[in-house]
Amino acid sequence: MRGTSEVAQAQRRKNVMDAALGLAARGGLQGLRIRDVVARTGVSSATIYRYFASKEHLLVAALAEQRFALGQPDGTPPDGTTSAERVIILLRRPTDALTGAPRLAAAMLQAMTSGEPGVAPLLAAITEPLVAETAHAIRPTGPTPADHELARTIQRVWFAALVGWVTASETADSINHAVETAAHQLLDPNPGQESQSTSRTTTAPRDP
Amino acid sequence: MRGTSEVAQAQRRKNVMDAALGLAARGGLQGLRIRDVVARTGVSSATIYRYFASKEHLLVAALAEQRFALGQPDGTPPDGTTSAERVIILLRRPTDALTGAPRLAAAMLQAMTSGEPGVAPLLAAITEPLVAETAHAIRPTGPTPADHELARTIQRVWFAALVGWVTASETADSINHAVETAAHQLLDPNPGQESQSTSRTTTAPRDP
DNA sequence: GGGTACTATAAAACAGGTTTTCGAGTTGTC
DNA sequence: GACAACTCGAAAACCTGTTTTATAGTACCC
Repeated sequence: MRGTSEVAQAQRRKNVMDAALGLAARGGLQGLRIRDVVARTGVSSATIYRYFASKEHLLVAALAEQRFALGQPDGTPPDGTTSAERVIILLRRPTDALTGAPRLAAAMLQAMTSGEPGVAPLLAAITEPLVAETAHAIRPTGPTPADHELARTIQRVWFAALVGWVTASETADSINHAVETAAHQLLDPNPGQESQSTSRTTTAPRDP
Repeated sequence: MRGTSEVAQAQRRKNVMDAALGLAARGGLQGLRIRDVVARTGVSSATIYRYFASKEHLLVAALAEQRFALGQPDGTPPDGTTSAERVIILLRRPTDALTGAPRLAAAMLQAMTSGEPGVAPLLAAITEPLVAETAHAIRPTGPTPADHELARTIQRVWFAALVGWVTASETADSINHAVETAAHQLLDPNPGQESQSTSRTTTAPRDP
């Protein structure tokens, strides 16, 4: 590389991403102002835009790089006797991480759905590991393709619940409720009894 | 009302919303420029902002007012022998409506997740009727509370699939795939045989 | 008809993201 | 050391959403 040192460049990059995370954590996507990033890091806006295509891209890149959404995926297989339980336990951690930093979570979701240039390639990096872990939680002995499909469906429910929480200002608890409901619906072999806080009600045959 | 006629006001409002829809259909949320709305309608920006809190609010209001996302909910109960089939058929119509107008669909989803002032109250108006119809498709004889929960889960899957389509530039077919998969996972009583185009694979007991 | 209370318009102003321009540094090569 | 190729920073410019200000217009009430 010519013109500057690679380490200095990496350092600048990291400083910019750190500042972005800090600002977004305080004020959401709105509070993440490029001017402030410039002020905090001494990196000029022209340079920032050489690294990142948009401020959304900057934020998502920062999140992807520190695996924020995953809430430290320590790889420990969650305990729990049923797949539903394990899935619920697994997702509780990232859910708490997100609801614990509401502005950052909102900023992240807005950035992810903004359609801004640069974000699309990073989405898989954030989403896919969690899908894989979910599949593993469903069947610790080695998930089948069908388990992966189930995991993906659960991920979608989780994502939609997060969006609902951010936009429609639902309670953070509604996320867990949505995940628990879906996990039971998808994974419980024989419904009929109350379990967890899920509002599972009387069941009747669905196809008369 | 004082200062202006109610009908003139309603006319202005409608013109603005129509212009917004037209512009968003051509160029997405980016292509919906307030300046252009002003140029097309002769309504000043100050007036537009008296009616709508933000351009996202304007778009969502326009969509909500014409029930766009529902693809004309003619209320006809979908035919199909199983609940899964009926749900799949029901959602195909709005999915086609959205994928048929990709820029507008993208704009709609971005606006819905933007967190801008004004949009939140309108979301339910767009979402809830479709949930109700889905529940009705699950059990035409009168959905139970559990059916409503299933419908809501399916809605979440559908929504997440739409977002994935818009952001990660997946193929439009992936939306139908996601819905079909989820419908079978959630509603098919006895899995094991291939049906539809779903990639349902070999099944093994999940809780050893 | 005249006053009152609105509402709409036009134009300017403001804000923040993004781009451009230009001058200066920094690195690699000879 | 000198040149080439590249990167960075500072400042201005640009674009577009949003707000403000001043002015004009319209409906209701008397």
